[in-house]
This record gives sequence, structure tokens and C-alpha cells, in this order.
Amino acid sequence: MHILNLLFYTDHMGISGFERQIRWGIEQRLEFIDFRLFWEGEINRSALTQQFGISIPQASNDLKRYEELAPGNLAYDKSQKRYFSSLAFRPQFLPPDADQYLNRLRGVADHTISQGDAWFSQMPSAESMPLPQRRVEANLLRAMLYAIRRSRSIRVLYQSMNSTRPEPLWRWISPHAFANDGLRWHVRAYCHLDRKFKDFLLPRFLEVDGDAPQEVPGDLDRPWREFFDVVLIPNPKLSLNQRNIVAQDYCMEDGRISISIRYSFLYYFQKRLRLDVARALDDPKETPVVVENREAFEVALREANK
Amino acid sequence: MHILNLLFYTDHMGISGFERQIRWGIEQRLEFIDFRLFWEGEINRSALTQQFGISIPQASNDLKRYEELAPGNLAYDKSQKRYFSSLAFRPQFLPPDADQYLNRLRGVADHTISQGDAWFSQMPSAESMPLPQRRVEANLLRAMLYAIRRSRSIRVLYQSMNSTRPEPLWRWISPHAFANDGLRWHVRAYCHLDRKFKDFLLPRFLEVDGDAPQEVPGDLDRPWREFFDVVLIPNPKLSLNQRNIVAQDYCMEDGRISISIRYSFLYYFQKRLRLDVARALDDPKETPVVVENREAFEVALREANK
DNA sequence: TTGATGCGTCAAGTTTCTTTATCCACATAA
DNA sequence: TTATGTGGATAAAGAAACTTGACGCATCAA
Repeated sequence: MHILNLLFYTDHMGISGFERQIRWGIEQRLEFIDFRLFWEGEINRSALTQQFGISIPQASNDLKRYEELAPGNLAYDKSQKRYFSSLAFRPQFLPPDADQYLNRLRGVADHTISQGDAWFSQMPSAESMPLPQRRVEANLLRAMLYAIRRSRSIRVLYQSMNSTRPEPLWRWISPHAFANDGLRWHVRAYCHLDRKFKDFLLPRFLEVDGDAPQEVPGDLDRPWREFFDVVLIPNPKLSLNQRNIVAQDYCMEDGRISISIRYSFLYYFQKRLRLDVARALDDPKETPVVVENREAFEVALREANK
Repeated sequence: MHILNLLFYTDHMGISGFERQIRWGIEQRLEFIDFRLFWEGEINRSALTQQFGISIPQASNDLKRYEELAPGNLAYDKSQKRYFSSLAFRPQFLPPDADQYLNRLRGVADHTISQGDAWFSQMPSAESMPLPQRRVEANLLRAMLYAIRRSRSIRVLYQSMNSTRPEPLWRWISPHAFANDGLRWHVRAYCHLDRKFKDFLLPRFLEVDGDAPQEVPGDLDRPWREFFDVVLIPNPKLSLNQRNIVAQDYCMEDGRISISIRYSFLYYFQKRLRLDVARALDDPKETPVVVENREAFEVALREANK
């Protein structure tokens, strides 16, 4: 297989005009064949038997069916005794999606999905940020989901960072949403102790024990419901060329991009993009983007925590 | 369903002693029933027919089979006309895993997996960091994977941030691994232009066109292959109680944790944990952890980029 | 040359699944 | 109250999917 093969136009062709409704299991296997051919360039019967627990003749059958439905995609190499994606290969059942592939790669790299579930055979060497974190207990997350779904309040033992409350404290909360700041998961909830909506870190919940009707519905959580438009521009300290590149990196148009952020999310957003350290650090490369509407942003940030 | 139900011990029971090998499709559906019962607390036939495209009688059949294999897990509510997880519910086919659930939640929140593939029905309100990013082209990623798998060099048009090279430049590289810094994907490759191993950002590749034998194998990439042990401790400016909480958050033992990081990853690691701004910022809450072996860390950091 | 491997195929038989139909319990609305 | 709709269970016939076991072919390495 030559590299040029890889550069051919391989847009997804779309599924259309099937005479008979194809069964789910078969559909899955056809998608699997597409996936392997696109990302790994090859497939054979034992890949199918291992992945789906089917027999060898059935795997032959599937490949035959694949060839019928996606004619010209398969090329058998007698010498290597395997199928390869042909020069004319075009995925027929699964639109190729780099983000999806990379997402699975990360999942496998940090053990949240198995290599089998990700449909990988030989995985490329990959590393994702190794950050130690206390695990979230499944039953705790389950209780949280229950409370959100049924609009309940629950009584929880939570370890907060509040220096006036050093010990874990029991309190009633009414959770209504989850949020990921890029590093950790929070749950957004009304705190009946502090009488306001707050973020709670999932790993800091130690116990749950009671439930009661929700008194304050999540709809009233204005910092969560309302959005502020942050306008980002390339750091002006960068050279013109560098600014152009940053603009491309962040999908900017006319040298800026406006992003709608929940007020309750602004704090994490600025930390994530290191917007708060732009002035503290000299090197503009360390903070490639800065906020254009800085004053409004600061106001919004203060407002969010009221 | 009472909250206490959620707090029962529900460890995975493990699959054992099946008389007959169960077919993959059925196994999937049984796992699906387990998943829905655990995380959403309920299931009905139409959930199965929608997810797997099976008929109504077949869905009845599956629920019957589930009840046989996991007796006592199902509780039918005649009034609500749905199955709920019983008080004695214990997942039988799918070990409940909060990380897995949250991973899917994030995937759905940022559109890398569909709600169907994640097995969610009513999804909890969830938000993940909305960061704009140029998309990675599927065929580019495919070419990169090809080069890694076959140990090839490829000719690429890459837009670097190097200020002496403002324009995108054609160069030969020999990629050998992927790395995610928590924000973006890099590919680790030998650059035949600069005659050294470097990180390249996937979204900055514009074109690929040639391939050739790999001359410098990835094994020689020492900053990638070798690890440095970063020792993290809670920020000493925090109060004792706060330090204890941080220690718990980061799974520390004896108030510290040692993490092995590839040398080539150290730079991203310090940015991710904001280790580089600890001294620039006054508020210790902004940088909850700091590096204990700071001097060695600085040396390692400089070494990694040589 | 021989053995091992991987693909293809055939036939018989089993399991799974659909289709069609009928029945039951419950909730809601007329 | 009765009618209607919804969601569940079940049965039987037939189609589709799948397994088992068998055999043949091509290729490669010993």
C-alpha cells in the first residue's frame, strides 16, 4: 500500500437503498470492517471471530457480504493472507472521524475503555496526561444521577476546601447538572447549608444517606443557566505571523472568536486557558490567547460567585 | 425507589458457569439492560427495540432471559408500566464503573460519541469545557497511523510556531507515537529538517504527500522513552487542613506522590498543573500542588528540549 | 516435501429473530 | 361506567443467522 492511497478522497458515502433491513449485529460487524480497513488498513477473519465471537465460516460470510455491499473496497493479499483496503477504498458504513478515533485512543491510554471496545488491534504508542486522582465511587455517582433525574435533595458528607470547616460536613444539596472543567468532574447543586448554588467536586463526596423532595429547582441557578460571551484574541505580544497561527488554532475569524460560557464556568475557563496568568508571565508563547473584553469578563467573573 | 437502594453494595458478580456460550448480540443486550438498570434505574422493551433494532417479542424474550440469569434484579411496576431495578439489584453482566460513565458523558457532551452509542436515554444536563479547535482531518491522521505502523517517513506541510519560519514548510518526519497534553493531540516524530525528535501538533499539519523508509527509529527518542519522577506535594502556603484535602485529591501517601513522566511530557505536565505559575500568583488555592524536587525538575525540563 | 496457516465453500442442524396474532392489566378520558 | 391506548406476555410459523464439521486450495517456512 502506497502512502498516496491514504490521501485519496474517502468521504463517507452514506447508507442508502438497502432492500432488506440489516440486523444490528451484522451492521456492527460491517462497521467494524470499515473501521479496521480505514484506520489500520487491514482485516482478516480472526479479527472478526475474536471481536464478535462468531465462527470462521460466519466471518467469511461477513467479508463476502461486505464485498457485495462495498464493492472494490477489499483487496486480498495471498502472500500475507490478509485483506487490505484497496486503492479505491471508501468507507461505506462508518464515516471516518479523527476526533472519534482520538477519543478512543485516549480512553484506551487511560484505561476507561478496553482495547477491544475501542476496536483497536495494534494500538499506536500513545500517552495521555498521567494525573493522579481519587476515584469516584460508582454508587455515589448513581445516587447523584438519581437525585438529578427525580429532582430530589440528598444528604451528603462532603469535604470542602473551606478553611472555616476543616472537617467533612453533612449537608443537604439539590444537584441538577454535571460539569467537567477539563480536569475533574463537578456536580452543580443548590447547597441548603450555604443557601446558594455551588460546584461540588465528585471525588470529595464521602457518603450519601438520605433523600427528600427538592425545594429549589435547578432552573433558578442563574450562574449556570446564563451565558457570558468571552472574546478571545491572539496575545498581542506575539509577532504577526504567530498571531495568525494562533488565530487558526482557535478557529478565529477576523482575528477573534467569541465563546459562550456559563457564568459558573468562567472561573475554570480562565484557568484552563491560562488567561489569568497572561500578565504574570513574560513569555507570550505561554499564553497564546488573551481576553479582549477583559473588563466585562472580570465583572462577569465576580458576578458568577456571588 | 428509595435512595437507600442506591447505597447497597452492588459489586460486579462476575460471569461464571454458563452452560451454553451466549451469542455476542445477546450478551450486548444483557449488558445494556444492566447498564440502564444501574445508571438510570429503569428499562422497558422499547428501549431495547430502539437500541438494537429488534422486535417487541424479542425484547420481551431478552427481559425474560435477563430475569433468568440475574434473578431478582428486575421489578415490574404495573402502574408505570416499566421495569425498575429492584432493591436487591446487583449488576451481573457489566461491572459498574463511574469513570466509564463519566467518559461517555463527556463524549456525548462534546459530540464525539452519539447518545445512542453511549447507551444513555435521558442524559443528565452536562457541560464540558467548550474549547474551539481546528479539526484534525481524518485522512491526515490515517497517514500518520500508517507511517507509525509501518515505520515510514512521510513528507508533510507543517505550520510551526517558529518565528524564523513564518510560512508552512515541507519537511520529512518519522512519527512514532501520539501524545495528548490534556488539551490537544501531538505526534512525536523525528524531524529530518531539524535533525531531532520533536512534538508536532496534529491540527497544524496541512498536507502529506510522500513516504520513504524510516531512517531514525523511534527507539532512539530518549526524551520520549525515558521518565523523570516528579514529586508533588500540597502547596505549603495552604493551611494544614487544606493540605490534607489536596493530599487526598491527588492520592498522596505521606503527603507526597511521585509520578513518572516522560521527559518530553514534562513541559505540558507543568503547564497542566500550573506548576510554573505557583510563584507568580499569590493565592495558593490557584496552585494546590507544587513540585518538591524542584531543582531536579528544572534540570530535567531543560534537558528534555535539548 | 511436509506441515501449518488462512481463506473459501458446502451441507446439516440449531439458535435467534420476525411476523402475526391474541390476551392481560392498568391508566386516562369520555 | 365504558371506551381507548399503552405496555407487557405469549404462541406458532417461518425466515434469517449462525455453528459444526468437513473438505479443498494457495502460500510460506521448515
